Amino acid sequence: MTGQVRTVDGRVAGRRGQATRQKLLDCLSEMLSSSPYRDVKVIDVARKAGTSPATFYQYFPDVEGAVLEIAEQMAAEGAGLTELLEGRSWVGKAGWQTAQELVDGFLEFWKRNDAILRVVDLGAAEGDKRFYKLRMKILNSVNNSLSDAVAELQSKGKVDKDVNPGAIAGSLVAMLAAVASHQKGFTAWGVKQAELKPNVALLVHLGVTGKKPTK
Amino acid sequence: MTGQVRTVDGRVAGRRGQATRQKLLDCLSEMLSSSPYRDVKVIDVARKAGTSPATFYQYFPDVEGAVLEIAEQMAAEGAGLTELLEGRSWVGKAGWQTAQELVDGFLEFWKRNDAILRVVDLGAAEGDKRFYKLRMKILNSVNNSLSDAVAELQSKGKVDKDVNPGAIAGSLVAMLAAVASHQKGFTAWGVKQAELKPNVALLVHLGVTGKKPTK
DNA sequence: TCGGTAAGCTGACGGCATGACAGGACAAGT
DNA sequence: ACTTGTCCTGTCATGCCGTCAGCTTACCGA
Repeated sequence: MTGQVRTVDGRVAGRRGQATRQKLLDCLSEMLSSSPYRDVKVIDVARKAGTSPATFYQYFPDVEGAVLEIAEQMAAEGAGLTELLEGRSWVGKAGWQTAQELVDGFLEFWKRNDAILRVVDLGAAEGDKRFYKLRMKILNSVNNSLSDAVAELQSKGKVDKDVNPGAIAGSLVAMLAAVASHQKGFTAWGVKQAELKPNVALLVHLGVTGKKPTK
Repeated sequence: MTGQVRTVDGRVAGRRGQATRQKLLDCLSEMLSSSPYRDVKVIDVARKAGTSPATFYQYFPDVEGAVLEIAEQMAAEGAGLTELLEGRSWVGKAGWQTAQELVDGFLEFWKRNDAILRVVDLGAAEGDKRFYKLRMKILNSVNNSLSDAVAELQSKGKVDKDVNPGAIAGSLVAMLAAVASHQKGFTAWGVKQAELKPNVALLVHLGVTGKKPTK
């Protein structure tokens, strides 16, 4: 699938080249965590990586391009989120546990990658196709699983006919993402971390099944 | 509350000054709608406003500072969102209508101000206090109203004791904001605008009351 | 061992944005 | 007309951007 890694001017990158390339990505990643996106400069990233700006431009067209690269790497990891839902039940006590574990796993994933996800979210909101395709890629696993779960319950008559599984799943995923990236905002609102999770899980359960969980 | 409008170097702005200041803000606003936040340059804003960069720096410390100003103006307007919930009932058919109108009004508001809200969201996610205080200010009206509604239903025994009204309200508001700013993403996911709203309204209703709406 | 070739890196440069200042234009009152 | 304070801009030093030519390094086949 992934062809060879190439420089901007078309050369194939060897071992050493890939190393510096990766180092630049790592430094950019750190940079994004520590300073606002708008203020991240190529020269700072290069300095941090112990190299020169020119080297940066050899591997990436610009900062945005490098961010896309990082996000791409993360998207692969994000596919692992499917495990949170694969083969899980949404009925009875098991359903409540499924919801809880989904929230837990999702929030953890988001926290671990918050810096890049912030930027991806921004790019997507700004209407950049590359970014919202990436966002889709990251969220697809969870979204599809949720959508399937709703559709299945619907086919069994446990959920109203006029519910749109895709819309519900998408909204719930959007909620999870938003809650994850504004966790600090919640504490400022007087809601503690520990209290937040079960309540979000409750909302997820309600959304998927239409019923309160049996705990 | 708002003292006199002042320039960066402390002078009070007169009529003419306020006009150019406002013009700069308007142009910045437009700029934010048409190009990515990262690429908005002072010089472009100034050119668009038919003035020079130096003038911009007379009224604002930097782009961020000007954005905060715009957001502040919008926050005032955002307080009007309270009307969507003031004195509304969450019981029976009226409850369903309340949910629908809330979703409608909120999405409309967000769409109207999406460019600035995007930036505010980013700033808040990046942990900038000024931005997440502003975000709180904007969302407070809706958040508090929702929180009160849940708390009231709870006191009547219609909602479980272990529900945290603040957490529920915050999560729902976060969902609304996220859905609003990623509406395009939904259509890319095969969910149409028209289908989205009622499903989000359903989630809101479920979240607040714990029950399916009677339509 | 020894070129040859491609990969890898950087110094340097024109171009542009930033942010500061001093001075000129302008409006309003006297 | 003169004064005063507001308002705007030309200009400048600084620093980042993005590119290129050219140097160094690693690999490979003869």
